Amino acid sequence: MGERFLDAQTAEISEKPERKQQQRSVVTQQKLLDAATEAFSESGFKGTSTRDIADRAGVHHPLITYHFKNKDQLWRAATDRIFREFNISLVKAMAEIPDAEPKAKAEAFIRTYLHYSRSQPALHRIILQEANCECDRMEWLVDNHLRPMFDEVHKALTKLQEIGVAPRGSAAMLFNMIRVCAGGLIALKLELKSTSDIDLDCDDQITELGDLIIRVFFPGDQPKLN
Amino acid sequence: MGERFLDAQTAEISEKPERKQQQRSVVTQQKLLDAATEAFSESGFKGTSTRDIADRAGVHHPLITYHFKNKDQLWRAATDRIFREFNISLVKAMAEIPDAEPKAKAEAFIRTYLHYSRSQPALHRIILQEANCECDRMEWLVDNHLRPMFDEVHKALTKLQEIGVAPRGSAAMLFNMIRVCAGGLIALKLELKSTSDIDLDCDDQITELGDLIIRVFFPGDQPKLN
DNA sequence: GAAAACTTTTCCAGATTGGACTAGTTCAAT
DNA sequence: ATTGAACTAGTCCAATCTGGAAAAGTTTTC
Repeated sequence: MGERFLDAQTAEISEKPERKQQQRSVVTQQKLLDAATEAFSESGFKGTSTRDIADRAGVHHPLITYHFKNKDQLWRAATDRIFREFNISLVKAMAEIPDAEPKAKAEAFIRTYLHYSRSQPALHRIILQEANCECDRMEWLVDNHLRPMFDEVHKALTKLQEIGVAPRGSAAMLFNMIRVCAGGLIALKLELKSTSDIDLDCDDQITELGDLIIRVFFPGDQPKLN
Repeated sequence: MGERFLDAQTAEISEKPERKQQQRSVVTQQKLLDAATEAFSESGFKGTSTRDIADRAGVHHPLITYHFKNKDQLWRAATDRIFREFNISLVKAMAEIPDAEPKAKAEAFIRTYLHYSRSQPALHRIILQEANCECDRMEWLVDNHLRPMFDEVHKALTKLQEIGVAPRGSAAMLFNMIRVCAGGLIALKLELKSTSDIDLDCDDQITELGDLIIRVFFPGDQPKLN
């Protein structure tokens, strides 16, 4: 029996990797992860049934049990993938900016966050869905992804405050303000289309939002008054 | 049979208001509205069952059918109450500020939004829950509450930009950024407690957040550099 | 060709879903 | 105080969803 479930956290080494995983199973898992990500971020964990997910993925529902053991593990695997993927984009983007330019690094962070969120709004939505109650999933999310990211960015932001680029005040609050201005607005994109004539599916407007966030939150060290 | 359901939108006059509503039914309705608000904002419309709501309210679940016809109407009634209540707070707060002080008006808006959101986080959470799909409820919310508010605030914000208090750029984006910095952060308060040591249930921190939002978004016209 | 990896199909028993219905209780108006 | 409407309690329903099991089929690896 297929006892090799995707373990989101630790890549445990099986004692006997007798046969390699087949390509079609990778495809099935990807389809399920995509569908799960979409469904969970739309309707939350409780509001999503495993049949919903299987239907979206165009796959028979017992395959969830086969590949992911249960709904909870599927949620973890889907969420983990999103955050890992984002982290990879982020690391790559940051690597291109020299450490000597902290403001450019902040800008890169914001633009990466915006672009990734646009292609994958679940990045912010999943957090919002789980932030409503103190459950195991929230705890897992905080420990595995949110706190590590926060710690990293918090340091960088404090530095920006010291050199007068970022406004004074609680760096923690500032970071979270920036975060919701990017991810939170994208999570609301359907509403913004109706109320505010803002289309965050459109490249220009994403760029404009990025510009605005940077100008508002990092007013220091700008080339004159524009 | 009790055919007088709460009509959220238009207070239609019944032909024969023969008997007045009994006090106990008002209590039941309030309990149900409170419970519904909480449940819907936590788990979304789909993720909330009428039994959940009735249990939270400490009431038998068929009373939902009796008082509100169905789950959908209950959602509308609960949401409508929140937005109306907020609007009342807002109008009251704004009335105290003279029109000649637009920046003070903006500050009052932000602080009112923050304080109301703290006592009733559903104000923002309900929007987030419904912003994930184009459904009737979102449309209703936009038409009845969100667009009217947006139009109002948009005008005021444009004015603030003209006098150099608010930053240049899309007023629509700016407004929504401010909105998520207030409501969106409060919606994330459980997460912020874990990741960032921010406790938005605490008066001081709400005030601090308000100060920060005002300082970041309305940097103009300040007393010197402090 | 054999066995493992994977998929399909079909079940299950228990719980939950929104909602309908009746019978009973409480209350306001007369 | 009695009458009938307003309200509540308690039961029931058909439909669906739940995690999970099992058996039989197909594809891939060895």
